Amino acid sequence: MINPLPRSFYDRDPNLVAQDLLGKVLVRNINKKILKGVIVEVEAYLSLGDEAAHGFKGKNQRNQSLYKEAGHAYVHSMRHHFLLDLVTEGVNVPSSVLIRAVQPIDGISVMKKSRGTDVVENLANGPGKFCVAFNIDKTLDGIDMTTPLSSLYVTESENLEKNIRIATSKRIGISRSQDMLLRFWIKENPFVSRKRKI
DNA sequence: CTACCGATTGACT
DNA sequence: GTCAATCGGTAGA
Repeated sequence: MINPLPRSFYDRDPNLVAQDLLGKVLVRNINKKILKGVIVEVEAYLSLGDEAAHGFKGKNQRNQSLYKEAGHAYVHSMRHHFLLDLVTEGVNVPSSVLIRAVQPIDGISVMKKSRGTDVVENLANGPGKFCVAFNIDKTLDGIDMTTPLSSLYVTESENLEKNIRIATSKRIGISRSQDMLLRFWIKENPFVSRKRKI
């Protein structure tokens, strides 16, 4: 069944959306191939007081999607990689949740081919790697993730894993607003990205 | 036009 | 732990 999370799920504080996204299933529909992965690591970027957020300095050509209604995708490039954000909190509020890692559960052979590795733990254990594995690029920037026709959306997990434990830390790789504890991951999950500066 | 830099990754000491 | 690769957007001459 195709059942994307509704806009109301995303239309909340990114801090809450980020933690609620852990354990949910991200689905990518490419032609007739379906890729799925459990979201195991995310980071929240706030609309106020967060200098690391791309919307902190206001709207520009690159971050327009951040200002769309909650539930849209914001894809941007970092070096030669793409990163995927899910827009939160209503229209014209530039907050989002960055998908940092997923645990592959469907379409793994396709992901292995895209990533050039057979090690499942390394297919999507980082924001850039995840985008390569799931074939996410700039063409997905600004799409609505709440319609059944979307080629990218998040849905409830089929396995009711309600006992997941959430760990928190500072975000990775940023130079401003470093002290905010806005990185969340599923504790002891082997598919999260490697720890670096924390 | 050039200079600079970042929400990264992979290779290496 | 350190470091370079060499993308795309932005600022400034």
